[in-house]
Amino acid sequence: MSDAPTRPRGRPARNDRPVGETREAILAAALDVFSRRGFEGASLRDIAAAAGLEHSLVRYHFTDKAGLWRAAMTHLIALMDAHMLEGWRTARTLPAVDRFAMMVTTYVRYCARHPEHARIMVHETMGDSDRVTWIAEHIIAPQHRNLSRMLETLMDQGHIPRSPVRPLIYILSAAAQAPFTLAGEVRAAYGVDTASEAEITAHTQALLGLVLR
Amino acid sequence: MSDAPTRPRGRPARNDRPVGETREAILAAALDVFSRRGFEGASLRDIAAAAGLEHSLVRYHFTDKAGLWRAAMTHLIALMDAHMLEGWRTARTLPAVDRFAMMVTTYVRYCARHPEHARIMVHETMGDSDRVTWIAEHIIAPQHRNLSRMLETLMDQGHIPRSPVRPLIYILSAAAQAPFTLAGEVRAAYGVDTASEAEITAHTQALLGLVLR
DNA sequence: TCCATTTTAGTCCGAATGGGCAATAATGCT
DNA sequence: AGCATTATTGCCCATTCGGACTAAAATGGA
Repeated sequence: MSDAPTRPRGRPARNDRPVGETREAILAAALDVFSRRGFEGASLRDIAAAAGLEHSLVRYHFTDKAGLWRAAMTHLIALMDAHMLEGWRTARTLPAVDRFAMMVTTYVRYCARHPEHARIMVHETMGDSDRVTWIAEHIIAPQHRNLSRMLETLMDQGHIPRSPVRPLIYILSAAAQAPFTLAGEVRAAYGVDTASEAEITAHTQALLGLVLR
Repeated sequence: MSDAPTRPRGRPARNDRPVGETREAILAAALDVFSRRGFEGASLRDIAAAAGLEHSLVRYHFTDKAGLWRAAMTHLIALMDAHMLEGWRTARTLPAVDRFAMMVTTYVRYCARHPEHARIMVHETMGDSDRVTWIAEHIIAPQHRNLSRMLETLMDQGHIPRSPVRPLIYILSAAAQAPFTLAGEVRAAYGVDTASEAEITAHTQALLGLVLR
């Protein structure tokens, strides 16, 4: 096995990627592949290939598959915070109902732009892996704290029927995510692209029309 | 329903499982594993082990991994039809609003008892595999046909705000499924078992209270 | 009784997986 | 200029995967 035209071992092709971008590219690819295949189903080689790299490079940057998963989740939280903050800036001065409507609108748009998010939640929320605990603590808890405060206010003001908060939170979040999480189903069943601007506003209208009346 | 003496043919399993049960056991295991790992992530060996068998036996009964998947889906549809039919029998004579409430109640209970269903939808509804097409045709289309008829009636009678039907369908289905699809998340974040009787009725109440008012 | 059929287990294979590791090119510090 | 660090590739490993194939055990029909 000696003779082959042994190509140089080291670091040959440094194509055009600016150095700092590699990590980011891997994280984006990881979110995509993890959301489509789940943790066990996702392969480091697929993720690397999606970013145009060799799989060992993923391990160099993130050590482990588990390490990559945690880094990708942290990245996802940052994306969500950045998106939601923008809506919050214009919403914070509004009266409670309009603030709620604004935040729902913002969240629906986030779901449309990052369907990976809800998909990963469904994937990882089973069994009793450490990943469920991590998600519950770092993503669910803060999110629900905000939402339940808003919902209590809306119930006090009589805009939505009084009801235990936790069921309501899950109803609203799932309703907001649905058409984007299931985008492939909608495409296959109706031939419609739910990520389009028209579909996003139609969905937002339907949801707000149902909840606030 | 096998009575004692007539053992069906074939080599007995090491664990002397009644022969007719093998297929059913594999299908149940397949639904469970497929829902937790997705199609690619699920291994025939895991499914076989969950049913207490060797992986070759799965291939004997269902030929292919794809064949097993289709058989499991057909089985799932039968389970759903059986469950929903029971609700429909008592609901069909009721006035539209109560019929709707009864069907929602029945569906929520189905989601609680078969969380695999919604999880599989999320898993398989991505990419453009043939499985998406199969699901859209065999599960989504008939389901939505029924639901949209009911919703149109409710809108005509002014019980829910007029709105395009498709967004509404996704809002309602996702809302009904959410706490059970995400059961692990709820357990990790709140320490609550959403499959319990109390949680099922609480969720049903919250959903109906939000939609019908 | 003997043989075809049915149902099970066991074995082997090529491909893919997560991980370990050495080689090497680029960069930056002194 | 020299050297440590960083970023990258290629290759190796044991394990597991889907699948193909074979062996065996039990039954029923001839």
